[in-house]
Amino acid sequence: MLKSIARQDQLLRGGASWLPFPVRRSFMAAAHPIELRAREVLFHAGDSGDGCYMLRSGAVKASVIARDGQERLLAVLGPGSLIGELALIDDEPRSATVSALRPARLMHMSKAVFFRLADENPVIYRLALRLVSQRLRGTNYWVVAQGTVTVCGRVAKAFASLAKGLGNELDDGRIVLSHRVTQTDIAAMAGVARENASRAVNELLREGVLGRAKGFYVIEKPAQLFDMSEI
Amino acid sequence: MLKSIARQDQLLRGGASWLPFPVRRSFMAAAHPIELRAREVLFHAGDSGDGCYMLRSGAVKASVIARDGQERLLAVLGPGSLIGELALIDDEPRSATVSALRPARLMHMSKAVFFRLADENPVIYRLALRLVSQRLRGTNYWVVAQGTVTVCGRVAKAFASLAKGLGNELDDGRIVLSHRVTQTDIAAMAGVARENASRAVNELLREGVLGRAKGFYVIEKPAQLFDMSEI
DNA sequence: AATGATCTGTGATATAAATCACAAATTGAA
DNA sequence: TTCAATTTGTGATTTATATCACAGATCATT
Repeated sequence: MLKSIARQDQLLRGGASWLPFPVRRSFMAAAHPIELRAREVLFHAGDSGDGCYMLRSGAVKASVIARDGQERLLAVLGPGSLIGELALIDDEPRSATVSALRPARLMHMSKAVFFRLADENPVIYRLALRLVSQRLRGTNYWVVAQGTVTVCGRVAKAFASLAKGLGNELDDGRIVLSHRVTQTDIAAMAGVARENASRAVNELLREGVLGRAKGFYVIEKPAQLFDMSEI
Repeated sequence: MLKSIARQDQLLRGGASWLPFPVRRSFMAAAHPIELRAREVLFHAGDSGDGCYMLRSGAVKASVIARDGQERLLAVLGPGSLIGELALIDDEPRSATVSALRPARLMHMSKAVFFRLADENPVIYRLALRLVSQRLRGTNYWVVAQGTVTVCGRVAKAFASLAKGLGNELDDGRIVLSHRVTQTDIAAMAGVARENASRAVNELLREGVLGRAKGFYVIEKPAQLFDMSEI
């Protein structure tokens, strides 16, 4: 039995904030800025890519298109997130397509610079390892959840994931998603049909776990939501 | 569309062999040996764990037990595999239970020693990063496959995964699994019901993609099998 | 404010996969 | 070799989810 995702969530938060300040400074100095318009693609799955990106503002999604044309969302990411670190590390093609959900500003760092910085500053290696490990933990959860959890649980899990990437915690503990998310997106994250995502969302709304304020979803009871998405 | 898993497979092979010899030597010198009897558990999910292990001989499985008691196999690993690297890196509890499928010999390395060695030899960081990244790529595939691929494809994927962990490639390109695997195991890897795994396996046998030699499965047409498990 | 485009909700139906219920085959231990 | 335990195979049935077919709501743009 695995432990609470709430704990895991907490650890995954923070994005860039975990970078010690001096390291972050040299990181920024060595990287250069990129701007994306809404819907613009940063890179496609299969591209050979150099380096990684850090999201400074805006929101992006990482997705893959399956054989049958179905799009599956792997993550929705907010400011502070590191993007494209896999290809940076293992020289393989990009494993997913990343595109902007709304206008976004990023920093790009080339592979050569990354490894130069990291060799000077092994703490960067440790941080990168930690980041990738946590992502791996996350996808391991997904793999298991996928097979054992029902549609409603998977939708709850999608919201937990969205909260991680886009969530703004209010004083009273509720979490507002800082971006309009459609049920099609939720379905693509949960790996279920759009119509069934709709039914599940309504069930969560009815139960009061979830709320909706003028198009923006609000997680009213985070603890309960996280619990529902547990495997 | 993602690229051939065959390629990915090739990259994931090799286990410990990728360690440069001097590094490997100091690694071995700093680690100490452990023996497991068949079915013995190395660690349980949720344990707080120190350090990581390298499998020298035998075979182990990594699994998680879901809420409802269902066991889900994440991987079956053969000699050369690194085990328990997540908890090593991020200080979180073990994310899966690892147990021996047959008698196994491992080397254990404590966290302190690992980081001391790695700080002396940053190439170790690079190798660890690469390893974790490749595992992450693999589970990303699974997440997508899970939602888009049919039972037979998921079973094919399970065999592809087994081939990676336990496969012995023959001169003619066929791959023999060096361990007796039950259909229950295959079902637990594919995330499907045992009965349906049975039906899928028979379909693969009928198509000649798979063979069975006195209880051991043989992948007769690896290319075709890998293709079937593509997302 | 009008209007086309996109989302959302919800019944009815179809379908893949799980579950149930066994019998047959295989394995492994005495 | 025998016999219990495990594994495998396969039909029948049930169930969860996808799919289809829309109508209504909401959103963005002029």
